[in-house]
Amino acid sequence: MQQLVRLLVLILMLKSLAGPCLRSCGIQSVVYKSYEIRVACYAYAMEASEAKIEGSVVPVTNTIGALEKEIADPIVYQLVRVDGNGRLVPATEDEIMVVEDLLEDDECEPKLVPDTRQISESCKSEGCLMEINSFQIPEEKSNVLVDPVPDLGKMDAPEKVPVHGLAPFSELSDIDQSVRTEVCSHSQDALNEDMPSTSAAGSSWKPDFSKLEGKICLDSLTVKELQETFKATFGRETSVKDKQWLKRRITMGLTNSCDFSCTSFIIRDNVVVKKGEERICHPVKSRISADSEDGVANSDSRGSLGDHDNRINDDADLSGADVSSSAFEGCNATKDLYTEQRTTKRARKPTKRYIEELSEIESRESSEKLASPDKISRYRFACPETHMRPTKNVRSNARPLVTRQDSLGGSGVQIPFVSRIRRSRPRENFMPLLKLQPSGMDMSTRQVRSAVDASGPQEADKRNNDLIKTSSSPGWTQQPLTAACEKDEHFSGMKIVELENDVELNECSEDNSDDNVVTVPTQKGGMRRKHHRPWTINEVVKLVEGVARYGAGRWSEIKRLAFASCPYRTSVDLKDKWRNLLKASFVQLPSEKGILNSRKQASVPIPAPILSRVRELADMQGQIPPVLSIGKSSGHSSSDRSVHEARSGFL
DNA sequence: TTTAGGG
DNA sequence: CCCTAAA
Repeated sequence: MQQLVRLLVLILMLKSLAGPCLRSCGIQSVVYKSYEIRVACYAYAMEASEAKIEGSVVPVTNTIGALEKEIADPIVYQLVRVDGNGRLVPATEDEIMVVEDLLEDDECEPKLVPDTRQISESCKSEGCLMEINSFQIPEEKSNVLVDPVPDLGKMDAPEKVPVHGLAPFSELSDIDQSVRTEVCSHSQDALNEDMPSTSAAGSSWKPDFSKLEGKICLDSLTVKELQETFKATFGRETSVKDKQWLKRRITMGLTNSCDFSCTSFIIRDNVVVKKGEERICHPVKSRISADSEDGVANSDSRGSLGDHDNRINDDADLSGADVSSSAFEGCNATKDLYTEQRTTKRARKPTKRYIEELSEIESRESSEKLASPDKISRYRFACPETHMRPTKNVRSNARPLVTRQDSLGGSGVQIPFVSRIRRSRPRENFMPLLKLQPSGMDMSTRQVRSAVDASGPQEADKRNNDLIKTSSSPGWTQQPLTAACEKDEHFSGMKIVELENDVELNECSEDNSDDNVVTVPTQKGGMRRKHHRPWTINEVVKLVEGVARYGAGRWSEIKRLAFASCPYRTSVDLKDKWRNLLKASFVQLPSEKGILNSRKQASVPIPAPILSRVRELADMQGQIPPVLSIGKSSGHSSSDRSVHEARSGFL
């Protein structure tokens, strides 16, 4: 039986930024290894008072009440896991890694399944009550049409269902391109909804949720009514006749729009219930004002972002309409992205690689003043607690923003910045950190530390050891680790094998001390040996004998026959070592004992006899370098070589 | 894939 | 030890 691991991507955001932010968030489920991982989006706002943060950190604070305040602050992505008790627990690094990978491969991964069902559950975390949208999905892929439909009969939606004239939209895949659920419609009648520029229906559609009142009992609706409801909800016409599907999609649209704490409704037992006052979701005008008043020159982050948002969303989606926005947009955006991921022709959710690369580019563009933008961009998200990043228009004193806007296919997509490096294990409890805003210095320090940890050999080795020796880590978190280490020759009991054999084989007996040898992932994804593994006398002897037996140049043969038990020595390594030995032999032969003499060398010198043998072999095989052979080939005796090259004569 | 050589 | 051209 598969262990169920639910992962939530926490998105902390302003309601004014909600739209583009959540747009980039998908709802997915995937089977990874033996775990089913479900990724959902969750959004909530932060306390305005705590939102004034300098630097790149934004606290994750409590939610619901803060929505009423005008917050102009960035967004933070947070990955948490919902444990069995419904509590939010920080996602471990491995979880984050997995999710990142999932998000990265969302388009080609066949197992990636868009979420189809959803339930709601409230989670308490650090005394912070949050409404979590928990998505559950069956194993089958894309069984949207047959998935059980939530009990819609009890659905109590405040919306009414207007029917909008809209050019026929054939593809159901586009349905929720723009989910428009105006829960707080009373105060937002004039709200303009995002419309993807790619919409065949044109960009002038605007949902009219002002007429949405009372309850909706989808069960009692006919197919046609459902289609109309669908259209009203999503702004698209649909030709789908499947009632279940329609109900489900509509419900999802409503749910996704409502079930965030930024709205006044939550979904409980498949029923939309009012959670707070409608005034919570009042329109936010900050963006407009910021945009119009401050314009491009606005250096305020809020203005910058608003500018950005408007540029993408409004320009693309709205035809000259006003630009009021609300948290709903953000909630809806979840749906948007979800759909986008399923559609092929539409704006696609950028892959992680794309995000990273663009992020770096933008980082350079926007923060040239920073000493090392590249580095910063890579380290910025090293800390799993908060992930923030300035957007393009940030000025020197601007507050950094967390996401950046990208126009993919014309529809604004807020792309979260993602760390390129793998983080070390995150804090067990990050909530306090998020609440108590750490200083920028603290943050950067921790980020750097994390970055170091990510590449540090000790850290990795420690983890490897843990992997081998103990099974104390929580079960599934080891899975990715193991997978990551699969290619390493030293894992998976390699040491044990060697310990058993090295005595009788008298080979590679120094393997016990190779603790610092570890493979580290390369940028290209390959594995690279991080630390130098000293050549032992044993290995050198084997090498020399191998050369004597098979001839220099037959490195593969030597490797296969003489170094079979030393998997870490590749043929290239043998070749390199031989090259060094060759060099050393000719250097040291003139004064063999000089080397052995008290020279303060860091490593043990290669015994002179070995070097002599090396030189002999080289001579036999015509490997004597011409530059050396001139002075030495005739007479094997003495010829002075510069001592500074004698380094190669050491192990 | 292996080899040779430069970095 | 890494990378890569060349075989």
